[in-house]
Amino acid sequence: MKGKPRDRLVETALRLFCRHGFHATGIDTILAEAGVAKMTLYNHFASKEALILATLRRRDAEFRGWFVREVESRSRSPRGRLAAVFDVIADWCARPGFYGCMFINASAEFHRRDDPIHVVAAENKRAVTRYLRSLAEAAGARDPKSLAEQLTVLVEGAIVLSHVYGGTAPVRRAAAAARPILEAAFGPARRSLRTRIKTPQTVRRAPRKRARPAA
Amino acid sequence: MKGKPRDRLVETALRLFCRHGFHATGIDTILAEAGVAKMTLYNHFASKEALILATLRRRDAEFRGWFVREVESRSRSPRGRLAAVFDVIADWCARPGFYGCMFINASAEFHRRDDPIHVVAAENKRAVTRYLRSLAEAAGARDPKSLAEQLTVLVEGAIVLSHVYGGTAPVRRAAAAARPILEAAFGPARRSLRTRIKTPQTVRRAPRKRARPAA
DNA sequence: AGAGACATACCGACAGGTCTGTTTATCCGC
DNA sequence: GCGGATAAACAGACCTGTCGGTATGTCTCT
Repeated sequence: MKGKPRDRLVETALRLFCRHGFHATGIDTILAEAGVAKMTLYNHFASKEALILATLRRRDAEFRGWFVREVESRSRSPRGRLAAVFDVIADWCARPGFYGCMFINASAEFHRRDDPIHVVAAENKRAVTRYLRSLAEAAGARDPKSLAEQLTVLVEGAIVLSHVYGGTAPVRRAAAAARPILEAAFGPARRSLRTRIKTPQTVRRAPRKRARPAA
Repeated sequence: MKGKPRDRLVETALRLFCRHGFHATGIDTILAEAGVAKMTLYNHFASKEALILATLRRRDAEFRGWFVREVESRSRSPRGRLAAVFDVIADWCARPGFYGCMFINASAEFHRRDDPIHVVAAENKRAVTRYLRSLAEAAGARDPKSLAEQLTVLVEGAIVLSHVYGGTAPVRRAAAAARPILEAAFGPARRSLRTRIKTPQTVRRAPRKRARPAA
């Protein structure tokens, strides 16, 4: 086994929680798969909930880092980056092991709004919106806050429906829906990205070598 | 206890599943709360999963019936009804006991796409889209299918974010995002509903006497 | 020597599900 | 209208497996 036990735990838990859900994944399964003793887990984490929180935070950092990198590698202009958001989401949803957004799933399983797990999940969504807002501001949108929140609604809807149905059709619908919104926020697009063309092939572009979050 | 045991079971399960989730709700809890013997449950349902499926189907019928009734009570024109969709969603999300969409939560907890529970949840989403499409067709939209799917993305995103954050702000954002989409599909709105006004008060209108789904 | 990871046995609680036996309600021939 | 048959719902003990979490003791690295 490579790496420190704590890291192995979080990585294994991340994978299993994504694949099977939080309640459905028992501690013993995680321990066996990570090759870690039970007492080692409880030396690092107070409880299963603490482990869940740690994996969510890890996933948050990992996902957002990846997301921002992806978006910013596809366009240099803030305006273009806003449009590219849906391409990145489409690539994500098209992955073979795509089991939906871990944070949405977490807030679905722990859906009391004051549950610490729910709170962490919400923080991820807020952070994504903040990022979109910073893009909108850089792009000179008329109302960056409103634009970012509207795009967030589209993104979340696209993720949920992609998960429920499979495939990336909902993401393309979201991209199509975003177009008039972006145009209203900026005036007509000067040069919009491949979101313009709606054939499926354009969504999954040439393979790119990039680190990708686990699910 | 009133009603047949089977109905009591489904109703109680519906309530508890909505409130605490599927995995987190044990059958003993359901039995105790419904006042039903264990063997009675297993005479009616083969397993807990069968009970979950039954509650989902019940919820599907109940919710869609309510939704259509609400939408159609708010406007007589198909165009107006499409705009009213977000008002109905806002009212729903503003309920005190709102714990998100049961079907989204179900597909989050049982997220293998071939899981029977996931399949039933997906069917609900498809049915809602079909309804929106029928409205779009009746309203003479340019591309009813596309319009319905775009609106569905907005609706799902609004529901998820309302659940994650609490409050109906995301629904208002979704309604705002829908406006240019609807205008593009029909030409400028002739008379749009209260979605036009964005102050919070307008979303929660005067209390109305109507059957409402449990959560 | 001491810290940390190891393995394993163990704990009470509860999961979903089965079995037994009793009570209650419904229906039918009389 | 009534008595008995039949089916359904009842209560509750019981099963195996697993849950999250603890305790004990050994081994392996600095």
